[in-house]
Amino acid sequence: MPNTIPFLVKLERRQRISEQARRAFAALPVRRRSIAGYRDIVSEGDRTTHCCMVRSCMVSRYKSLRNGERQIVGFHIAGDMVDLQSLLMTVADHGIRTQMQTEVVEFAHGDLLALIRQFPELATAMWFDTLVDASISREWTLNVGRRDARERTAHLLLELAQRMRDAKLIEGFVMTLPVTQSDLADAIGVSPVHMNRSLQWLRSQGYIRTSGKTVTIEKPAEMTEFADFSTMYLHPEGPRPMPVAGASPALA
Amino acid sequence: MPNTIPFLVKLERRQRISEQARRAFAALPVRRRSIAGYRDIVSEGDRTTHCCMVRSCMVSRYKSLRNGERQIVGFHIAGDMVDLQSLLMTVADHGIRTQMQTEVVEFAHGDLLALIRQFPELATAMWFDTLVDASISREWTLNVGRRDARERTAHLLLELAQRMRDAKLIEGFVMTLPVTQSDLADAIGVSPVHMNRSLQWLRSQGYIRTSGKTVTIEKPAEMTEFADFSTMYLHPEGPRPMPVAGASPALA
DNA sequence: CGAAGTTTTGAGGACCTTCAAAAGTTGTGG
DNA sequence: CCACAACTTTTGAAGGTCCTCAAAACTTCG
Repeated sequence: MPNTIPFLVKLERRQRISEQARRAFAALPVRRRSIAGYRDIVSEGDRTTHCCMVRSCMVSRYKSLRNGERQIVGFHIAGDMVDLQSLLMTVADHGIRTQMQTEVVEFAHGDLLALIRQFPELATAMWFDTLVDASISREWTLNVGRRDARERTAHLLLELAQRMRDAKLIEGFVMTLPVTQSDLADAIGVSPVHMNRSLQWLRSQGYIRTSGKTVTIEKPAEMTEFADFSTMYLHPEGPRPMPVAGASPALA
Repeated sequence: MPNTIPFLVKLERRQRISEQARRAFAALPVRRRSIAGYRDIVSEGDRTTHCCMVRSCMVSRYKSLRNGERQIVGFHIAGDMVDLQSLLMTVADHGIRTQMQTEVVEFAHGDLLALIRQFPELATAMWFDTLVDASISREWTLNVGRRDARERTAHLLLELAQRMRDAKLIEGFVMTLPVTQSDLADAIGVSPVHMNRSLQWLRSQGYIRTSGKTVTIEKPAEMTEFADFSTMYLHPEGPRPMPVAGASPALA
């Protein structure tokens, strides 16, 4: 297995990908890079030439205010193609930043565009992937807009655990998050101090245990109930089954 | 012009659409419906068979909490294809609701899927449209997470005015919003009472004037400055220019 | 072992919420 | 065309969540 592409594995967990498409994807030229922590992969306003896949660690998507405050609008874990949207959008509306030293793989836009032109199944698979990102973004808006800090924190931790489990990065409910409490605060829209107090409360309830950057969710069921968390918005059902490639259009 | 499709007009403001694609789109069978106010077009969890284009008025996308609280995660105006994502996503992660009596046009999923299979240019145009929705959603997360109620309110009004202007629904800065202050409160994540006080403050500053459901933005420049509003996230630049259909793939 | 970053604690204050009621607006039927 | 009901907007007051500022305790890493 010379060229396993975690992102392709992710797509294949959702839908069948033809052998040809898989091989064409795996044959694309790539550039491997290792990026230090707290560095922008993409900055707001950038015009990029590549899409970036995370191989290790975690990156955050964020937007900034004039006064320097940041809102993290999403996290990406290993196997995610961050900034897949830059395939179609020439200018970045938000930044993407590493949390710590991160290994990434870059695909040229031109290569990916040619690939999806040749294999519509990959185009819809990628479109679906951006739709899941959009769904997560809506859930974050709900989270930030209508839940209090404790619920938001619990919800965020449950989402990350779920996604890491789906990606086979963890087995149970123990995860290592390469983030500070300030980062978590930026993700749920509270001050670092209040993030700290929210975590203390979750610990006091026995929902979580922390040790360094490792978070253990001790009572997944109770915490899911408390945070009103549901996996529905992650769309585990996958994309709509499509007529197989090469078949005639579904309807005349 | 027997069959002008506002959504198609919207797409064409962003990029060139071939004559064949345009005609195929216009030839699709549609079902016209008129829906009363405050009625769900799509409910959370629904499996739909159609995509819905708004012809008049305005609809809101929303998510609910157990306790009945709602968070509006986006508005759609005339010409928007709401729930375009349902083309690929079989189960709705959020509800879509009319604000008042609304005229809509329905396209069957099967028809649209066949259409985009035949015309990749339409597929990317629609993909881009869902990416703009996603970008708006991120901006809302920032809005709700990091701005205070006055700024949020101003930002929301500026976004709506901008989008209505882009869609040629209004000319200047006078718009009629088929929403109550409670709806606006649900959109920016505050209580109706505080929404009311935010609006009063915006009026007291001379930023806006209201009369019934009509809002006039009196000082667009100052209000844009105040709300830290920028059109960048609406992606006025449009999608990346693609090689013309039928040409060989961009790169070998 | 020291320096830098991160987490924790405390206290006062700002923003926003809730509850409750009054005032204003809209729509409907007599 | 008016009267009434239902809804929406506005006002006031008390209270809670979260913020800011500041400093101490704890970790991590060279």
